[in-house]
Amino acid sequence: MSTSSAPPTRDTYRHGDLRRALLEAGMALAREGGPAAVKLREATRQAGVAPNAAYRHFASQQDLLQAVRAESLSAVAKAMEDELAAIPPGLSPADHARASVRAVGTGYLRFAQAEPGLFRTAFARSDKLIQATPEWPTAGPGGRNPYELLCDAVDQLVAAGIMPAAKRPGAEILAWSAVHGLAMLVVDGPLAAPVGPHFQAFGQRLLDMVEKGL
Amino acid sequence: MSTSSAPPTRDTYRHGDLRRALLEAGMALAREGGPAAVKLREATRQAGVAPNAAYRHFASQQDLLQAVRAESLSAVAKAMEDELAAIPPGLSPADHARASVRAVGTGYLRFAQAEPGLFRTAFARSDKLIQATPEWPTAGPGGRNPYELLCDAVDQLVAAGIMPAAKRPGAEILAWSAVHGLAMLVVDGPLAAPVGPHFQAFGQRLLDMVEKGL
DNA sequence: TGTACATCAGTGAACGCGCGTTCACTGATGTAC
DNA sequence: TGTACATCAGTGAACGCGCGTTCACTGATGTAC
Repeated sequence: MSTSSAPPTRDTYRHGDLRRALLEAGMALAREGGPAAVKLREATRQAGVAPNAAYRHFASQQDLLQAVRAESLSAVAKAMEDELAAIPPGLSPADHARASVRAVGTGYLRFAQAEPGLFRTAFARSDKLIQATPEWPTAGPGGRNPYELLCDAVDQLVAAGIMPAAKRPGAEILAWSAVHGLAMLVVDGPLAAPVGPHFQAFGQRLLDMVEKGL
Repeated sequence: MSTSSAPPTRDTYRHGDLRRALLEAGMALAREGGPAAVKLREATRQAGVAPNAAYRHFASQQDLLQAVRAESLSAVAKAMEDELAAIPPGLSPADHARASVRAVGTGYLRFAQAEPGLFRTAFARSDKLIQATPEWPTAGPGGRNPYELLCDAVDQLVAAGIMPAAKRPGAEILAWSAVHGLAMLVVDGPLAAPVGPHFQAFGQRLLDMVEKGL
């Protein structure tokens, strides 16, 4: 075998799929150290390529970071979809609606716990313009991004008659806030040590609160 | 006048109170750019002093950052105390308890909006060990830090008979999560543009949800 | 009250580091004739 | 089917930058005699 391991040596001059390799290196960096760890030079190093080779595929370091952010958001959507798919069939519309909101929240929290670096990257302040990322898709396999999945679930509450339509506007913001706050405090903040071990339990209590309070 | 303005020229060899000057420069940097902006060199520049002079007063850049973080937390506590002090006297214990929880939450949100950089610094992940900051006091003028103020308020809910004692343990985590999440999403995240203008209104709705859901 | 001296706050210069980015280039690929 | 050539992915070297930190130093202060 001529191709060996750690810094993946090539035997061809061309890389093959450097764009994907850089993106995957960027994801690995974000996974380890959050958004601040996504460095162009380090990504090229991991891809076994000269630093400036990156500029064939990304306009700048910011551009790579945007791509990593978008892929992280896709992964959040995927985690939500997985929870939604686990809802047992045959529920009443009201129960299904409630279960959907819980599933979206649970997926969010599970992702935050499983992939804290990607989670922080997905929702980090973008130092420059926060784009609605027109070129970088943020949706999961089902074609909807995390925010859309949440809105769909909250919409079901109204459709099922659990939530008065008058309270609907902005309700998703309240639910998102609760779950996001817990995730941030535990994954990336001062509650890591005390609450970390009981993260899932607190998550469920938090979702109870949201359900009752919405 | 020999002492002029912007980079504050001294006419004495000694600075006078460099420690405080560096801390204030650090606060100014955090105010502008959050925790990542707290740089030793930049702080000394603002204080009109050689870069290494900082090491007479802070062991390292991390040490300065800890000090800035602690002072930011004190400021959060102060904002909460201000809201608590505005509670009208003569309320029933139940109403006072509810008003206290709201006041703590409102103070938190107001601070996040008024001082986003300091807010982010106060609750940022500390890259190295998260200390309970034994040497850096995080309390407000009243002597209690933000977390303690929140716990006090939630305790009142139990004392006033609004919250069953069985639900008390960890309840402050749920309340904190909700408020923290909204603050982060709006101040430092993707909801800045859409929700920013209605921040206070959403804050009150969120506190309604917490009150009902707890 | 005046002088000698220890203390220690701030200086000046330098270090090594890793970053993002630009330049002119080289060499493999795939297409046109 | 074979050759000439345009394309463009990746190279090698270098840039300027700002950072945190260390070194041996200088000079004002305040205390001891």
